[in-house]
Amino acid sequence: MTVRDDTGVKKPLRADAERNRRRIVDAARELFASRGIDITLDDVAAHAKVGVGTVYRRFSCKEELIDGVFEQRLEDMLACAEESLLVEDPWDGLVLFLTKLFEGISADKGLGDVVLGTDEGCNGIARMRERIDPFVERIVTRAKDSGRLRADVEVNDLFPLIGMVNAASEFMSCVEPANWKRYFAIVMDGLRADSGMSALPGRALTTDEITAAKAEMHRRRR
Amino acid sequence: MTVRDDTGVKKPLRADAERNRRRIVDAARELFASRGIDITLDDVAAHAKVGVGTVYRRFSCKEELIDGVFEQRLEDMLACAEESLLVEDPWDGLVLFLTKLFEGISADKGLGDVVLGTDEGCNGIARMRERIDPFVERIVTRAKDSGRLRADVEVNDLFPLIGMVNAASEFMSCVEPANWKRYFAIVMDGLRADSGMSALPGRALTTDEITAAKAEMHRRRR
DNA sequence: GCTAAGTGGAGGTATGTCCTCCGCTTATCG
DNA sequence: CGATAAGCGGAGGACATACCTCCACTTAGC
Repeated sequence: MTVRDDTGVKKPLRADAERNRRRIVDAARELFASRGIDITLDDVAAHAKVGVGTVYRRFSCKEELIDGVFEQRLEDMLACAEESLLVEDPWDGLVLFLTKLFEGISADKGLGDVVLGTDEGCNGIARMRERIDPFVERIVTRAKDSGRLRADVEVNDLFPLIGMVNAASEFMSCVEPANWKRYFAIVMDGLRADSGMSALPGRALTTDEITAAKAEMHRRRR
Repeated sequence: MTVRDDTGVKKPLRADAERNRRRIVDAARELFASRGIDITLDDVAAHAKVGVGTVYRRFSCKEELIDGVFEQRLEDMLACAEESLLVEDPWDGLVLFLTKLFEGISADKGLGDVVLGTDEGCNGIARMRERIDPFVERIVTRAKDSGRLRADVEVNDLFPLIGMVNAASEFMSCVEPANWKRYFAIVMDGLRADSGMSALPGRALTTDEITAAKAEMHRRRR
């Protein structure tokens, strides 16, 4: 890790400082996983057993820490999306992708927060999302074209659907953490082409509407 | 409305006080509907255009106000549950009940909070829930027995499922409030007996586990 | 052993919720 | 009408978080 001084030149951290930075990131990773993204840098400091000042010196805001911790996780997700496109059966590809996603979320509450939340301030995450989205689009359209995913579902339906299963997952996490599979199965059964007795009512939101709804959610949560 | 003095005898409120009490309840109803149950009594006071003192004199805690506002709404829900049992087709009865529920929730965020939250401190609501539950149980088992609701679903699956659709509803409420129907439709399609390609994984939580999970949710939310 | 880099954590600022208190107003009744 | 108890408003105290800064002290590294 390096620090940018005022000339813009990078300068290596002193060994002990680098060690502390590691501990902070590790502590943050653990805390994000168990308690989600809404933890304070003070919490992280306590968990890493360093002073708050040390945390703030290294990470000027929580967003930097989030970027640092989750960029890799999203990189994994991207790889998984690519992989899912290679699965012969497009439906199985979709199921694989979503299954991996929920396995990740169920093991790491922070990942759910990142995937479903806004990424204002988190440039790394925003960039990763932009790279992942096209793959998701292809996973969904491929499944639709194959005739196994019902034709009246849109890519943008995926976001609320993920949010729904995430809600169930979160609800049960403290009692039966793997049970999201049950509600995921119900939703997937409802998404099969042969499920729909009649066309879906309403419409998928536009991408802009999803962004707006996310922002509104975020605003309310505080 | 009456007040209980220290001898336990009820005493009528002065006319202006009774008028104010009405305004407070009305204000609370509106605020609960638009912003959910997590509002402060100070908010209610401002919205009712009375001083905070007046609110606290009448309602010693928020729970009393919640009871006052939502007991009637749950009474309606009970009536709807009874009605749903009279529908000839048991599946249609289930759909009717849930549709009415979500229509209510979508018009009144507070109702969602009440239905899905704990009711510690809200005795009126707890009592109503106890009266409603047996009807819900009968609605579900009847639908299962009819062979239209998949056999591997349990009554206790309903709670997380309601939470899921509620999550979608809440997410989109500010953009397209009636769009919960879309995701409700997907879930219902997944619940049809002819939907399941294979048995559902996992298990329904026990009633105690649901209570525990609700409590944990509640604890975290703060 | 000197010095710049790094540290800890007390404590200031800001925000928000809950609730009380008391000087003032007003309904009600004789 | 005038007396009086009931009711009112809302400033502000008590408390809880969250965020972040500052500086006296410690330590790595030459």
